[in-house]
Amino acid sequence: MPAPSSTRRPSPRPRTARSPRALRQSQNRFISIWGEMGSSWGIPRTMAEVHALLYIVGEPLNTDQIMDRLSISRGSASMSLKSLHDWGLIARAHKRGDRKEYFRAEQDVWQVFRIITRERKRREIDPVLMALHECRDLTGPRTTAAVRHRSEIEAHNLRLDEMIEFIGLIDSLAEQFVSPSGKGLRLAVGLLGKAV
Amino acid sequence: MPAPSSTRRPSPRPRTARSPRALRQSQNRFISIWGEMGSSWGIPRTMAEVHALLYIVGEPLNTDQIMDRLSISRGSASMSLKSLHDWGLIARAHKRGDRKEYFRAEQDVWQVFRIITRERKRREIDPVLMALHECRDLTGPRTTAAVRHRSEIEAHNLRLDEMIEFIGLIDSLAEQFVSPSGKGLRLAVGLLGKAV
DNA sequence: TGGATATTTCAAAATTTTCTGAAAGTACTA
DNA sequence: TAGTACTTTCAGAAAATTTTGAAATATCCA
Repeated sequence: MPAPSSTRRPSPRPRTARSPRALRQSQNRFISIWGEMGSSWGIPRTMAEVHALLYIVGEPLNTDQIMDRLSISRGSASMSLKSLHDWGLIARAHKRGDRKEYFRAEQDVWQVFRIITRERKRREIDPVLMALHECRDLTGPRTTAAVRHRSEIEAHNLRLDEMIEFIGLIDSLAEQFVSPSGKGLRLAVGLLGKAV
Repeated sequence: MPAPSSTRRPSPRPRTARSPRALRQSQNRFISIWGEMGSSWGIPRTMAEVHALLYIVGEPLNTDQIMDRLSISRGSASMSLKSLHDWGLIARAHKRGDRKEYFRAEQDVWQVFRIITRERKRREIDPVLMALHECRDLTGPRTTAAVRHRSEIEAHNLRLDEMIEFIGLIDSLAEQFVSPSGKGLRLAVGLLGKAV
């Protein structure tokens, strides 16, 4: 018989299975660290914590287990899970004879960071690059500036061009890393390692 | 005679010198883009905008000019300038016969990103790495786990170790980039370019 | 040193972001 | 098709972050 469904359970005895104390502590610590890191990265703390929990526990959990373990509301859990699923960091899973939905985190660390990079590139780098190009076009080669402003505008364009070039570089690095093989960054890393 | 000092000036006619319309528009656009980008990066929008203004204008400005151009308060300008100075992204400058302090932005784009990387590494990566090591120690080799938990803990440790390894890698990449010559990333970039 | 200008600080206000929880929605089962 | 279990949504509440602006502080010059 399932526990009475409610929005926030009183958690009479939350843990699913007894784990050694040290393991539990280490998991909790990891969850805090990851939550902290996420929020300095612009990812909501709770979303990062849900991800951390699923990653570090290694096996699928359902929404109630997540709510209990992290002391968060059902709405918050649902929204975080949705975002994580949209990103591709977690997958749905099911258990026989249990109608609840379970969630399992991607376990390959490289893949995890590839996904995060893909998402951040898409949301943060690409739009900036596009906007910078539009911005650059405002003072494009066909400028009608009076002669006395010519060099001022040229200096401005130079500054913009350098910025665009650099961010373009970062963008293509990210693209390399994100691409299926992900060969690019591995290669770079190997070489850099030797260069140290 | 200087304008009457006040906390927020009514800006009777703010601009210092007339610039062609397109230049001004392009500057404004750049400032918005950079502010947006900064805030998706965890850098206060206003701080990023002040930096963008100083970078794109290319010459030193004083606090009043910055306040007027960005429509921000004196306190906000002062705090942003302090942070930017702490980071090393701007330097103080002075003009003959003017008691006001002027600020000039670093103009080398690579150096700008090196500074930003250094700061973010220091504030975001290094503490995470240290915390992860502490976390890992909680279930270190000398674990007293009962036999039936042994493999559970080993799996946990594996997950932590992979995460630590990856973040350590990012950390050393950042270190390479930040280091005086900054040779590392340039090299990597060159090689990646060929690898595409 | 005194008076003026310039800068910094910080408590409170404004804004932005995130979370809650009850209601609405969906899907399964009998 | 009705009833139950489960999930999602979203308006409002709460929390976190950022900005303001006036007072305090520092600096300059005669």
